[in-house]
Amino acid sequence: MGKQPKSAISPTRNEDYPEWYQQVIKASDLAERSPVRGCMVIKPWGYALWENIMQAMDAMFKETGVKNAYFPLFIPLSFMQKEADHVEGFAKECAVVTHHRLEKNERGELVPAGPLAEPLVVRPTSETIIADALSKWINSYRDLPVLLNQWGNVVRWEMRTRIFLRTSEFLWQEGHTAHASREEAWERTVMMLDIYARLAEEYLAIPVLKGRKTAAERFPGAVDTLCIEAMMQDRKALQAGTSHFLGQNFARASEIKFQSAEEREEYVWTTSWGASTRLIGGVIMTHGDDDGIILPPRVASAQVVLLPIFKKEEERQAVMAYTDSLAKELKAVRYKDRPITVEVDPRDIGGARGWEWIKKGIPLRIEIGSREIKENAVFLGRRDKPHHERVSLKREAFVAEISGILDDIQNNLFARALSYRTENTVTIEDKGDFYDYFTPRNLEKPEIHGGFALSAWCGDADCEARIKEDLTVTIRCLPFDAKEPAGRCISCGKPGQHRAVFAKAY
RNA sequence: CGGGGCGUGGCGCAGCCUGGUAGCGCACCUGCUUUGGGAGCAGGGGGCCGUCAGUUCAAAUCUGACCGCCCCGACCA
Repeated sequence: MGKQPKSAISPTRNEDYPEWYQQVIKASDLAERSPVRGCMVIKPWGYALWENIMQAMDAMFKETGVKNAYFPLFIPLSFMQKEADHVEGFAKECAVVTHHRLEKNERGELVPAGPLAEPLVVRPTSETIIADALSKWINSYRDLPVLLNQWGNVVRWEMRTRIFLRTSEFLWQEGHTAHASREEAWERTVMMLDIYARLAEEYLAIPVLKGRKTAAERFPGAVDTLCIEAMMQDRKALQAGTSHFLGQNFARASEIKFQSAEEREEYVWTTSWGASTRLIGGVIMTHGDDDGIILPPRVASAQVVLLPIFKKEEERQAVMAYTDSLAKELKAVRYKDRPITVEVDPRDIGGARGWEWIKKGIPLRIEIGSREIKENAVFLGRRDKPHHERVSLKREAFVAEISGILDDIQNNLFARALSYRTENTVTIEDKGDFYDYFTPRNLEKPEIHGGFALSAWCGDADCEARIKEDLTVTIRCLPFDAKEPAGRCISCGKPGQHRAVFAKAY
């Protein structure tokens, strides 16, 4: 009593945001660090969230005609070398398998024996191996388009890792399509970006900006990279999904040719698009508060937890019966496109139980004791409201309204995130203001500062690079819906070509 | 790879300066009492103190090397 801190997570977001991120994940039971460098173990609570995200995305992909397939984890080194920019971009972060057998040495230690004839790269992405397959599958314009998606894991040996945001291995989906025309491929690139934006906004309650990457930020081997960018609560940007227009680059590299209706031999036009478990990091940093994470109802690992309370053994049976029947009743209700998921937690561990679920971010907590039985009611706590703000509802009313309550939370989370982004997005025309905006007052231990700056850019890569070097600020995207005219370049003062979103990024 | 911090039971830490073989809080287990809320009392289990080597009668404590982790930066979903 009284010795507990005011918030469940310490430090708070304002005290130390990176440390808060570590702590809030630990408390959430989503995942933990593994003994393998840079890799994470996704625990059941985290994996259920990922499954819901996958399910939502998968359904949207399939609606557009995409079919799932699976390609090998290993890519022959020679495949990686086919597209020059692609190798260049990924070479440094490739994990490579060079041996295939372990043997005991004289000291009894296991050592790799049997070197491979050709090293295998653990896929950092699958463009090259899929391109190789497409080159065999596609002969005629009648074979097009090919619309593929793969759910899997990839490995990128990053220098610095952060759980969910940048792990050496991560789970994702990568879509790969091939088309007969530039227009159709471009249309697909935009279509998939729209799906990511819908996923982020409608399911994850994360508002995103859609736009194009600059050449410096483009996917290696792409002609054009489109992205969605979200603002985290430390006002840094998180790239939450990308869709690439690959032109004919990979088609030329892997000889993906077809005969057109006009009887000409042509290269196909390809696209690729991906979103990863990084989205979970986005959910954590968009919605989490100083009491833990907050899961958006549409993708929450579970939506309601029932917490039976009984003082005496005599009450136990009645309370559990009421709880179980309510659980059954709730599971029969649908929220959006799936049945409501219910957890029952009968552990008799006092108030700690409620806090555990708050930290895990479950949208609704229902306490059930003899009082509820007597009044045929439920005692409801919402994760988007302060933990002490709980209300009693009639049982029938709750069951009838639960879908609406979940939707209300979903909408609240989105609205809250959107207003945070709006409050921290500014149009800046003056270079000095721009540098001030992105410079923390406390250089030793930077406070949360900056945000999204809408500023003009002349289009010169040098200006972009200078800003990155001076401030670690990058152009997150050239937004599709830029309202202001371009103005003068924030770096060199020459006439601007684009209105760009500048921010510090993950 | 550069800068900073740190490696002691599951988590957070003290002990290290002034060597003598391990302690606290939380968590965990048992019992009793409590109970609309992150309980109280009593008892209990769990650590050869990152690794290796050295100094010493004796090392968590001193010396050296190495390994790992976290934060900041470069690389990046």
